[in-house]
Amino acid sequence: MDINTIIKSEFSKYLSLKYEIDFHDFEIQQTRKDFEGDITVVIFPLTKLLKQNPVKLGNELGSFILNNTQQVTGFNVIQGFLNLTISSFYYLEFLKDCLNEDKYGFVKLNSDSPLYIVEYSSPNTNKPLHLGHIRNILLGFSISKILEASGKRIHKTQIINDRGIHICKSIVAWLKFGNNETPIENNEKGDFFVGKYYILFDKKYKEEINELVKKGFSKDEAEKKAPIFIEAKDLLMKWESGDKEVLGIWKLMNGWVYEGFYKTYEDLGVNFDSYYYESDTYLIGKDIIDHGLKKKIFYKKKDNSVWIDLSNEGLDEKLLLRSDGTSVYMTQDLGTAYKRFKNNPEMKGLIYTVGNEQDYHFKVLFKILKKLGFVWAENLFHLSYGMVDLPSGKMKSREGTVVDADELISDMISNASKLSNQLGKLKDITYKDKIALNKTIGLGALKYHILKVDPKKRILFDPKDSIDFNGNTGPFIQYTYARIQSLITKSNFKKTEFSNEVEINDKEKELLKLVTLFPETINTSADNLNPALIANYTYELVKNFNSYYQSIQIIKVEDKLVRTFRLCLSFKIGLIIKSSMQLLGIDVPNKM
RNA sequence: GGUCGCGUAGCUCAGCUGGAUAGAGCAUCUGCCUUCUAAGCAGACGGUCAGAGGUUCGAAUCCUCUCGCGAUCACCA
Repeated sequence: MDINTIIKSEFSKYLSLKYEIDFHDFEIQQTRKDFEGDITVVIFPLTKLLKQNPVKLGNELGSFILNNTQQVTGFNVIQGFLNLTISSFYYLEFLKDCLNEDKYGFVKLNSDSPLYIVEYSSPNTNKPLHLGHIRNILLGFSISKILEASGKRIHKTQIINDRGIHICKSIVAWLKFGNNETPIENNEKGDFFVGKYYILFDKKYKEEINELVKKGFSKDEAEKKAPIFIEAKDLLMKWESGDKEVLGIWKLMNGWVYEGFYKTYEDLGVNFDSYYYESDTYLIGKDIIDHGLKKKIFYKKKDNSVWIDLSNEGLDEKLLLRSDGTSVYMTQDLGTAYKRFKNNPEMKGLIYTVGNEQDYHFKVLFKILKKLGFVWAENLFHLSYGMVDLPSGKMKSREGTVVDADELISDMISNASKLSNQLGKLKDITYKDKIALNKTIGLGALKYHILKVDPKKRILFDPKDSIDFNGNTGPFIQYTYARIQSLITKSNFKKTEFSNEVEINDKEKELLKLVTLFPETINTSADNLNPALIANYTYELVKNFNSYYQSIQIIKVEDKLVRTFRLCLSFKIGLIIKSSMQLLGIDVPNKM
């Protein structure tokens, strides 16, 4: 049993015997560094209930716990705070028990563990991925790992927006101006290749609009009348009607884009268990609309458009199907959710990693699914995150103001490489290991930089300021890990020689306390869908370890018991660093 | 205009389910490599927690209002 639980239950027992009250809601926190003690119980809430002086009550509870548990070895009361000193033995015992657990803090999964589906990335197939997608992908991948560690089976997926006018635009531009060139013969990455034509379309489109405006049309009219736009619309109609030729080109060009995406995913070190395509799910959405109409959850307006009225739930009326019977965003999302459930009947819930600009959309989607009566609709979550903005404002692919994902990744790697060389770190390493190490560090810096920020906050990214490698960064954590690995390989210590009969200092106790906090950190992080909590915890742990490392000796210390203890502690901290970085999707090197 | 989110040190961010004197990193300055990896450590400097009220033993944290920034309210996705 962990110490907080012990303290709570002892106090509850005491209060019910002495004062005949039923109280369990103790507030327990880490004692602040400026005070003596390890764990603090806040007494104030009790003073009101018992009408007692907080100091007197604190002393009373303090004496009681001191006399009745072996783990508590001292206490002091300041104002309404009862600070308890916990025996070093307790923490040493704790370390001993978890020393051999590789997966310390992770809940073991079995076939009864609830299955959740996590959706992330979900790109359009008309342009390469950019920094905004990177945030999405890193968050989705990381939260999948974190949820898994907290005891859920996870199925990672995405919805690819592979149909619609935006794709038709690239196709039209390629047909008109592409001269049948392909990314293969051009030696270009497929998503860039197609993105090029998307931008080209926009350029030509704007030119045509300008000409029409000169001829006296209003801007609105011109936008609808531009010939190239009409071509794209015609193409969409042909696509919807199943035109074989159009479908062929559509498949070909999407194929190029997917190859580009897969490469980027591979570089980022993320993966998916399945892929859903909007072109496969939007029709299912229409079936659901029919079903909802029959159940009178939705209604039809005179023009045949389908709506749901959520006005008595504080939301508006929402369109679900256009008057011409074609589907909208919501239609497709209903279909996708349903298809996922069909493919995974034991699905307990869904987590959508999507930007906060769609908060409203998901509120509505979740309400609709609940009204349709799906059991799993009780467990729908929107992992909503803030946009990544540039100093100039929002990123816009059509205007070329985006931070391209591939470019950023390769920049990070080459920065890591430059720095490694500067620091003279790569002397005794093979070329192959050098490449791998620079990738680990460069990506570590990038991923940590993004994941350490609370998801709901927006990130301002200035391409001029490169991402740091010092301070609260990925490489700092990786470096500490490498240090620990070096200790371990050099020392030849045996975990079996660990003894809990050893004197420990304040820094060691502090580190042990942090070790005990890892499991609950995983849980809060999972409950709040917030990987930043893992990042913060790890940073705290690593900072403390470095300070410790530089204040004492580990391998060289004379006393054998102390030496083994220090190595075991370092070893354990190394494991936790590795685990928590794994939860963030970040690799750790053995040397750097 | 309605709704939602954000506002903490020069900059980037922790802390937010109420707890003690608000914490880190970067930047600036001072020290520490003939001793286990200096991508490190020790320290200095830096604050009207946007502002005003309220709730209470106690508010950066909860409530109300104001200001600033952003998103959203489309037969776009």
